[in-house]
Amino acid sequence: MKQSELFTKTRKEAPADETSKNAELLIRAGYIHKEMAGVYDLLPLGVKVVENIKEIVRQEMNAIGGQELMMSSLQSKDIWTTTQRWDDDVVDVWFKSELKAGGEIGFGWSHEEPITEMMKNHLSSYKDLPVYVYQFQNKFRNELRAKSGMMRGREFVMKDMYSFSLDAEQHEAFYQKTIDAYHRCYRRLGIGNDTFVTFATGGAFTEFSHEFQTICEAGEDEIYINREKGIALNQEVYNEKTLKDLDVAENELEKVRTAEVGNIFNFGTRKCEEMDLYVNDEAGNRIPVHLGSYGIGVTRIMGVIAEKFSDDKGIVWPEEIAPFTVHLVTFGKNENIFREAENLYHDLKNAGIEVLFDDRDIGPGQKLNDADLMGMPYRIVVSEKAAEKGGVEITKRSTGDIEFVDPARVIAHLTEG
RNA sequence: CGGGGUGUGGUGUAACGGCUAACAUGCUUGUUUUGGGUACAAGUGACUCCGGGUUCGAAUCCCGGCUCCCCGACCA
Repeated sequence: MKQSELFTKTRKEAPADETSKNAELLIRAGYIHKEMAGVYDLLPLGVKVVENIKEIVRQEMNAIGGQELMMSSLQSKDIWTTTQRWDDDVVDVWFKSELKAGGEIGFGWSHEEPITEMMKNHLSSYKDLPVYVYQFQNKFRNELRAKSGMMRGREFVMKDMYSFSLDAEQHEAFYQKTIDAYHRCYRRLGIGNDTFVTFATGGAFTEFSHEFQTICEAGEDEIYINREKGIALNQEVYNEKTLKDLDVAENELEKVRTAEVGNIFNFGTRKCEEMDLYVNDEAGNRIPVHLGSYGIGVTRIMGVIAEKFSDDKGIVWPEEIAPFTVHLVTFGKNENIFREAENLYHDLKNAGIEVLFDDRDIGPGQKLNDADLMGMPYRIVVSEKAAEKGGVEITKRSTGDIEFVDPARVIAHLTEG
């Protein structure tokens, strides 16, 4: 798109009420707007980033058999009462409201109960299993203290998947498959090397859980990792017994600060027993279904990436999630140069390359600074100076490497990687 | 929820209890400039978070509330 048509503006200074790097950068570059503590609007650029993250996750969930749906945000009190999870003493992040017609409702912070209830209408035989469903949805959590910009919010986008399996083996197989799929997601999101599966306690409602933790200074967790052995464990299970079980010594572990970017739970059959989701087996016996729950914090990942991949000039988006692959910049009064830039803009678009064309009538310094701040993977400058050096200038944002390329070869250059 | 801070044009900051709340930036207009937020000029823009109190006089002091940030707690 043309930058002159983008309504958002960049700013030199971050608002005084934001101290986290991720929110500062995302606000300055025009990706998000703060609505209130822990609640952010996604601006056009932000929507593109979130959609890119969602698309990667969507592809990987579909690849392991996930079916996408979308549950409501408003939830019924009755459903949560059956599992004792309506009470604020049990779940302390509820947002609740009252219906004018009478009765209470909740704003969804998770969907295990509603989706299990809904599945009662569709699952009745062992032949119906397994079923894997997922959604991208705004979750509401009444956090006592929102913090760190996009890292811990009160309203945020989450991918949540639920597995309904016939038995423990079937459940376990999918659970492992999901771990692999999650690894693929994080790799494509650009944080694969810094993301570790860690064994963690399951809390009061599950038997056990695994967390996906990404090394990030702004994170809230601390884990112990051994990169060579691929071992990672949460502080809460860091003890002699676990170390012995994993065959790793204390001095082989590195303590790192991390942000939780995913979490998966095994509910066993407990939830379905509580909620009365049973199917008939071959012999006609009613057996409870195994439930698993798998989350990825989509908007949190946006924050983690902005936080991790940035320098003193701005954001450095990984290629697969950048809102645009190319930031096309031109300056000077030379009309031929501008026309050449415009032609390249159309050529890139026609080649299916996402491009942001800075066609604004402002000075070069502002354009270059904006390009650095906004963080597209490639900046292409069309100018007289570049033309003298042999074409257009292509700068890779992540490395700063500069190449001068014949305008006719730009698309080939980009697609060759 | 405990503790600590904060609140002034869109944004970032300044102002002893005392002149018309100042400066920068942004935005508008004109000239200028075109490889790192160019320069000049003229404009624009604020119930100083809300409510009470003290005082001849409050952005400034006091009380209450709210907001946002940080530390801790919490995090299915």
